[in-house]
Amino acid sequence: MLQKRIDDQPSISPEMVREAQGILHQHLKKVGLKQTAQRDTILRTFLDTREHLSTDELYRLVRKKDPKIGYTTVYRTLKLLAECRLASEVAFHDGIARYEHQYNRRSHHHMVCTDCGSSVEFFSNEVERLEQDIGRKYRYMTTRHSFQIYGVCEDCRKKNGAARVV
Amino acid sequence: MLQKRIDDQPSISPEMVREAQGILHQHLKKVGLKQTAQRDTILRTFLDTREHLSTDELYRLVRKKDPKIGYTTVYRTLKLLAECRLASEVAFHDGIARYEHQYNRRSHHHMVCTDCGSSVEFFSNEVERLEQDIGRKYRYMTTRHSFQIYGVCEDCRKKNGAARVV
DNA sequence: TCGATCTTGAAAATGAAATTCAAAATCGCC
DNA sequence: GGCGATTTTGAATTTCATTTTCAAGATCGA
Repeated sequence: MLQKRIDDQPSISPEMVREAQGILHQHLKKVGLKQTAQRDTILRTFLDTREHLSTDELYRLVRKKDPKIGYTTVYRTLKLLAECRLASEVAFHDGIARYEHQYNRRSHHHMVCTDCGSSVEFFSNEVERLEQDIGRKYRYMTTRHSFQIYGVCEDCRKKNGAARVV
Repeated sequence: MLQKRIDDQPSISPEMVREAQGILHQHLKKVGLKQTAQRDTILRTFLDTREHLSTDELYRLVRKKDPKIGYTTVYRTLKLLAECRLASEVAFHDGIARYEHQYNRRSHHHMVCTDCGSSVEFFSNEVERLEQDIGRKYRYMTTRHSFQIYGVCEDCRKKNGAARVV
């Protein structure tokens, strides 16, 4: 299930969007912040993707819905969403922070093509178990982990052929 | 085996340093670059650690041995070392690139305390096997992976007690 | 030794992330 | 509904690690 182009289909149902909005609103109230139209627009735009979005990419999408929303607001809202666990950062190690929505999704990991940047998601219970085991062993209270595999995907191998010498 | 303070003891033997230097020199020749005193000093300084060093941290250590060596040279040499696999980047996701020397060490992973930044190394064959399995399944030619666990270490939990609300 | 090529390192450039601040919006309260 | 304290917004600026530039110096094969 490659991540290449799936922008078109909305990823989650209207009820889920409403529920996510509820989670955000509850979080805002809890930490004494205010509900705004911008924050809702950004959340909805974010939920409506299945990509691993950088702040800039999300900003471009948000701008289509409301051109008056600025980059800074997207940046800050993304942090808010991460705070209430609606978004989580994914590390692709390309120097850019990326987020994906974590709403009703099984924990998963990524394999990233170092040539074209496309990625595959995969699942592994072993990794979850390992977090528990290692944490217990060294007496850490673990909160999360990060696991990525890097390589070159089949398409890129075909395209490049012998052009990989440099 | 905490990483907190082990700066003093040199981590590898003189023969190993020589061998590592051989690897670097061979790599330099292979890619048509030149052997320099700076590069050797930086390699030796780097090998003489067991920490996960940022470029800046290594620069400070190198400066003690030869104050004329500049940051840029350390930065570039670290990339060279990574090229010939004497160094490898470790991702602690704190916005700083860190390297550790990979000379004669088993592949390992890190568990990082998000409070104090200390880390524990651990080993897992499962993770290695997983890279193979997932790569085969999705037809990626895998080159490497990155696995970190985040949490709070015992010391920090004790220190902070109830001060973890904010 | 010569000279083509590479290296060095201070300085500048880059670029993502974070902060600033004045104008605008929110929301508890009456 | 409207007041007002507090928060938000977003353009602009700042920050900071990283990367590039470039002229002077070093390396190494012939």
